[in-house]
Amino acid sequence: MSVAVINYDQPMRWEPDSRGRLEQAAISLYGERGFENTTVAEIASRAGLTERTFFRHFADKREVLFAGGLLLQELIVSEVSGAPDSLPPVDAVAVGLEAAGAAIQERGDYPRQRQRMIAASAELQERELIKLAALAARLAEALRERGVDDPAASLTAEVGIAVFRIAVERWNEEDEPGDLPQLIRDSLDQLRAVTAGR
Amino acid sequence: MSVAVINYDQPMRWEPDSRGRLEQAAISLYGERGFENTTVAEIASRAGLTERTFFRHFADKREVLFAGGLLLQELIVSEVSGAPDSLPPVDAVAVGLEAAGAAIQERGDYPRQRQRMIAASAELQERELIKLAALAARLAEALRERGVDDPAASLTAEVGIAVFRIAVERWNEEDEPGDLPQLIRDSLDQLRAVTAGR
DNA sequence: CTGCCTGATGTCAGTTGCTGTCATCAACTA
DNA sequence: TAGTTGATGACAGCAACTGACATCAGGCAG
Repeated sequence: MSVAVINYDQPMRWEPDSRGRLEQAAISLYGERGFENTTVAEIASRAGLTERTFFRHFADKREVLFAGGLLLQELIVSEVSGAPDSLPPVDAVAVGLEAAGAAIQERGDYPRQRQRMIAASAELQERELIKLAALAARLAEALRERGVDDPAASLTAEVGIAVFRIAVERWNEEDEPGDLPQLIRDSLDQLRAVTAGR
Repeated sequence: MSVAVINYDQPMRWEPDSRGRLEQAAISLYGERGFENTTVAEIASRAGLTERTFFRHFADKREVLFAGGLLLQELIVSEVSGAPDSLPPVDAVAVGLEAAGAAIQERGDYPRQRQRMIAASAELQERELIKLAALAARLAEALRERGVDDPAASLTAEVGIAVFRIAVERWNEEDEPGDLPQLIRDSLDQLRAVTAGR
């Protein structure tokens, strides 16, 4: 087994953390001129790399903004799996989503900037939606592992995501960022009120 | 006011219904080789037209499969708007979605083929999702016009779409196509059971 | 110490989706 | 009969992506 050694004195072949530099470059350019008005060549150039290298790190131009989503997904799923068995499915999902909300809030300004970028581009919205759909699928799986049967599991997951979406949307529209987990709880209550058969 | 006259004898400059021919060509090619493996040039060629003309009729390669969606959207919205005022929001939405389900069912095999194509391509799924999101937005608007306040309106619309998605998905997975409106009703009942906070 | 190997990057050529611009010309209109 | 219009073609060009091969610092085996 070998140990990674970082050499601080001798010149390396390349500057380190090219992926991180690409991410930074992309986000700042998207912020400056908008997503559609920046080319991958420009991103690569600002990062001191080539276009080809960009595509080695990110599947496509949009993916830069969604690379971090996996961690959030894992957080949510682990929270759902770890929730007490006594908790009904919707509430288990709520636990996961609130944890995600809290995590998002801790990241400062970036999530809201990012959300505004997405709102400004149909292409990015499409990507966001399919990521959320994937999350819903993972959520449904987690519910099935809790013993929830399948029509109910998918439905609960999908509806949970809908609640989450609306809460995040409202959170983004606020002038001053409010309490996201609280917004999620509120939305879920609203949902209950709305579906409660008359 | 002028009357459209169709000349059956004299040669026209172009074969009629180029848009329809493009649509047919695209759908059959997508079915034969899959969406990703067919180029717009091939579609245009099969339709006896040029690539440029394809893009005059359809905003992009995917849009061919979603062109008809507008009518369905209008159907749903008009059903919701026309539902008795006494009906609670969720049920008004249900009326619209069931009508859509019935309309889809009447179209024979095509909707299920189309759905299978979409399921086979991430790109198409993205488009599908954003179309459904647009539908949810229109639905929410229709609810607001019924006097439903906004957090509830968006939530109801979004959740209605989630129910619809799941029902259609299950319908597509069946060997023999079952009763879609019924599936929608069932899914909604499931939802009620699931959200009924104990 | 030497020489091979590996992995991250560069280079380059090519495909495809999509757009702008201008030309064409049958059918309609005045 | 002359002018206009609208659907199409022709063509050039950009940007997103992909495949194939070259490069070479750093690590590793001997």
